[in-house]
Amino acid sequence: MALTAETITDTALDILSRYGLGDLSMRRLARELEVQPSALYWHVKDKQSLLVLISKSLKVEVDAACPVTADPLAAAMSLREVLLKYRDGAEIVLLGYSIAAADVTPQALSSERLGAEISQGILTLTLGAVAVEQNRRLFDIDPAGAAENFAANAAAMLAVIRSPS
Amino acid sequence: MALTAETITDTALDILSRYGLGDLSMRRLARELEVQPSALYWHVKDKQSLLVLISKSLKVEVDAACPVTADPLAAAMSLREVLLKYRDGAEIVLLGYSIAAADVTPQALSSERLGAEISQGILTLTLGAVAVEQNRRLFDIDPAGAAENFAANAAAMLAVIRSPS
DNA sequence: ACCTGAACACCGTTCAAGT
DNA sequence: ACCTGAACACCGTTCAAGT
Repeated sequence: MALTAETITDTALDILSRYGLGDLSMRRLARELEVQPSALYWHVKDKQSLLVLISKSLKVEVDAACPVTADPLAAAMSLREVLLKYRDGAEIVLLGYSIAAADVTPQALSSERLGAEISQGILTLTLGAVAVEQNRRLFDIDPAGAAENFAANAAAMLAVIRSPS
Repeated sequence: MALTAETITDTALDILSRYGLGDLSMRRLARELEVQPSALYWHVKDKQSLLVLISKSLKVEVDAACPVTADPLAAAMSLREVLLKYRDGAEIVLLGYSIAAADVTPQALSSERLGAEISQGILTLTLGAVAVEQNRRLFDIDPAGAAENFAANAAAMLAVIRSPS
């Protein structure tokens, strides 16, 4: 496998879904790719920028499942599903969204569609809720009713759209 | 200063508000307290449990400013303020809330007062929004209108209380 | 252009041993 | 009971040197 930013990201995604963020080190990544750790730094600025690349990749995955015109609540649920696929997805995308919001926000939840305020609201709610949910799974705490709970709260926040103040 | 779980927590809080989570290592903490790193482990199980202690301490701080009967939106704003005081407060409390929700939730936002669903909704929204805001401050990205934005979204979610479905 | 090898400055945690 | 000292198994990142 030719070493590129893409192959590095893909391998990272693989480690992430299998073992989680705790096992995603630059050294571990290098071992998996059978290169020296330092080799990674020719293709990727640092670990943080790799996490942003990962965040962008998850956005693309959500977009593939959600057209621009998708119902915002359905889009938020899709985002949640994708975040859950990658063990610590929410924590990573929280970082990615902080640094490069526009590149990480799913098209169906963009500020162009929902307005900056609600777009940010639904993103931060989703990232916060799923981050907590993923932490709980990690510690074997039962995240009882997580999906329904999240759906209800997201719906409440989105209700403003159909009845603006 | 006698080494106890409390003095360790207080020193951690001090490092946190001055330098942030990146500088809060067990080794750094030990240096500040003028003991060997291993000494900390007699008083505290591990770093994670220290972060939970910190989270509980922030809850107490919010409770001191917000009576049980405080307006939920005002309480959420107070929580935000306290989280902002400690550079990476949101990230830490996100962890603490995941592990020990009841011990970390401010009394004015408890599930007893608001119901489990809304309590969790407002907590995860606050933690997500402030975590993003703190990351942005860290990277010198202007968190434009963060307070008003957050207030509007929190209000939308809390609006369900006065008009339940 | 792309990668290796070695180094630097760190981590969290454990545990025998001291007092 | 409480702490030291040393060790273990890691980190992210840089940089000269190789091809």
